[in-house]
Amino acid sequence: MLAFVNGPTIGKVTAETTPPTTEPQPREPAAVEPAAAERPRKRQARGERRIAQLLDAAGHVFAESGYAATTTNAIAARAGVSPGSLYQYFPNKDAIAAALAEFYADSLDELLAPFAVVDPAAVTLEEALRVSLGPIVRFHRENPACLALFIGGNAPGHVMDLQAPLMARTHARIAALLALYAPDLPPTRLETGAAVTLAAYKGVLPLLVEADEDQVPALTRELGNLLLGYFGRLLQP
Amino acid sequence: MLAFVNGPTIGKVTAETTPPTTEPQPREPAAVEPAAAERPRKRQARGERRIAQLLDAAGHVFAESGYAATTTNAIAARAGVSPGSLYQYFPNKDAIAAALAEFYADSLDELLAPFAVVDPAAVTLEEALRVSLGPIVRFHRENPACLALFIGGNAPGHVMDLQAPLMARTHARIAALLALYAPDLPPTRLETGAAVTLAAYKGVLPLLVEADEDQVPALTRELGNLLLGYFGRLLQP
DNA sequence: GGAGATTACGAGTGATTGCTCGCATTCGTC
DNA sequence: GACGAATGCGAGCAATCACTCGTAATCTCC
Repeated sequence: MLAFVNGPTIGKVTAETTPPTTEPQPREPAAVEPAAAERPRKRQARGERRIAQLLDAAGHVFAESGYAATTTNAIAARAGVSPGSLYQYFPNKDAIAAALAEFYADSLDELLAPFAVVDPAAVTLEEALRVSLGPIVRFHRENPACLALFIGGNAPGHVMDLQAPLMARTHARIAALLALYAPDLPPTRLETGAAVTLAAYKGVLPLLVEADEDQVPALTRELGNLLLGYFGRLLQP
Repeated sequence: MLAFVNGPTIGKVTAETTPPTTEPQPREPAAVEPAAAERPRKRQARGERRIAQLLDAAGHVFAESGYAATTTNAIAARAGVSPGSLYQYFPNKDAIAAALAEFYADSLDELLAPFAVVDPAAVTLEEALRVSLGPIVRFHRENPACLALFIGGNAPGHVMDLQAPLMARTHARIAALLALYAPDLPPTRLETGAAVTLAAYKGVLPLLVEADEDQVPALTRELGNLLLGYFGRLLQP
């Protein structure tokens, strides 16, 4: 189900999601192995599998109930594991959501990357959208917890730490794309336009995630139409 | 602040928001009293004022923290009232949200009503939107808890009971409007189009609620552009 | 096969929170 | 002013839930 259960991402899942308590020291070294504090904690294959099970279960439960209503015991039960085992791999509930969110943010960055290298002379906006929207939609349908954590506003601190920059990057990407295809647009309007585009896009995604499979192509096309229609209006009057 | 603190709506606030648990069988006839159950419970002016205070406070706290993270004690404290007093007027936390939601749903129904009587021969879609969007935006900015309860997905049962029909009515209104201005649109596409329109609209509203006051006119105009651009695309190809 | 680490368990703990209860105060009405 | 009803209080109850701890099974590597 969850595509990421096997992958290099998993390795650093528990690396340093710990501190809800602030750490006065250099607050960066997620995977850096800073000085001497963190023992590498050799993980057995069984442990890696458990982490994957737990994250997969968490994805399902978060998607069904949202972050706040999800209990750690429910995640453990769904993964077929005792609560104590869950806390062997994650320091707290936040860390579970943060591990998922990190994977989601990385995946979305990758899925949105194509927009950065579009050549307006060779490719129309319509073509670029038609190509890129499909995979994005598929990703969200395969990982519904992504919307549950990122869109459903009141996420915990560590998730917001990932979501806010992701949104900022996406906004910047849209703004850059707009600037490329509409060089004459005043900067103020470009910013506003990017914000509205992003908001509308985020609004329609839940529709696509909840829809029946056979409606997805039509809905994806309509999402493209929505964005293209707005872009058209941004250029003309 | 909250416009509804004085109004006829308040009267039935506590009328029957009680049962979260479904009662299929006459499980315990102790409290049955079927016909003559409801004593009118004469309310003093002081009580009405307290209800208004409590709902106003609840609106603020819900908007700030969302439903789940809001504690009844926080609402009571913000209203300058003890927890016990709160529970004199509302049977439980759900009922507070439901009372707010009922007012919100009624208000939105009223604000969306103009779309039902539009004459496509006399008024363009653009004009209709320009006129109606302003008040809707203003309402949401004055009542941010409306979005917090209705958009932020995981609301309690009684709120959903009001939200789902409201969304259905809004969807139907959009579909009717589309059918009016685009009589040739196939029914399937019309439904999809209405759903996408509603989703995009819901997506952009939070942007308008959080924006600075001076950006509101421009953003409102862009929301109109978004919808009009999509409508244009629905008609042409 | 044995030492040491990792994995697994699940009842229990402490904090939070929705909500209650007994009692005091104020209001409306005569 | 007196009586009942409505209002008001806030300590405390009961349930939930994130998280811990002591202990036992299982793995890795020699």
